[in-house]
Amino acid sequence: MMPGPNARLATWNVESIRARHDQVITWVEANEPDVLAMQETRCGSRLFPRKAFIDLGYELVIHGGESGHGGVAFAVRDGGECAVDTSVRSIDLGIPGAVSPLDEPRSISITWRHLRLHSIYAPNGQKVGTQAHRVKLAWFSLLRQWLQLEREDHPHVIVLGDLNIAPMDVDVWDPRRYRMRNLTSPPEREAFRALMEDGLVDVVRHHYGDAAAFTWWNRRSDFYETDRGWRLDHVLTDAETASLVTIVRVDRAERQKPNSTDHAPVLVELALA
DNA sequence: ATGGTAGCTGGGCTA
Repeated sequence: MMPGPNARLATWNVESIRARHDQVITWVEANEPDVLAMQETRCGSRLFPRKAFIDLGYELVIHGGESGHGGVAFAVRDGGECAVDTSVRSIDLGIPGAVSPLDEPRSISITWRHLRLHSIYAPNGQKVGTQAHRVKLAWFSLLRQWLQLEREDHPHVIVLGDLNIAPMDVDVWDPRRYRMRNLTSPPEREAFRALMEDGLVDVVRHHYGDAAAFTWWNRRSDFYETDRGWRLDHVLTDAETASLVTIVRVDRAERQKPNSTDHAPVLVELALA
């Protein structure tokens, strides 16, 4: 339980923590992340299955409603008696001041060690041209402002989550077919690029180079079996933190398990002093 | 451009 110089952080859209409890706990036991950001937990703290996380030494921060969709959480490993303070501080559930329809439970922000961490679940957007798609773009505008404001107080930041945007052509199995569609449309990619312009680094893309790193495969039909995927789950950091990243792994083997969530977890390791 | 499935709910929405 001693956090060494290396920190392991992961993000995973679990698509209902109640339905995926055993898969997630098994993965956590095997990979021992210091921090796991979860999305699409689909329940609030009342129904969240906490026990196995607590028994493994994790503290939970939960933000979810009773609507049965959305929802995010953090599981943070207890640092025990070590000298480094690994407590969770300054918790923000959602984006402060957000009003309907931008106030759904889609983010948690915490301070951990010297880092400001965000677990983010962006609106899906459904289809270009719909109200849901316009809400998605408005939500990204709000997220950008929130992250800008946060960085004034916390220069070291890691955004972990399902942003529901495949930012580049290499991030979609058939880029020409999907260029003008939900998850890949120009205004969505512009919203993603705006976060980069604010100084965030796409560390998964950086480490995979030009190779595909899909994190989501539609569960309908044989999209996984035929590797027709999208890269929707992201880890974005400030430049200095990006320089500390030693390992990036999309654990796509999780996706092929029976009754799996439709997303693969993404794991990063940082060399922290 | 479409269809295909899954979870939460108790019909239809979200994804």
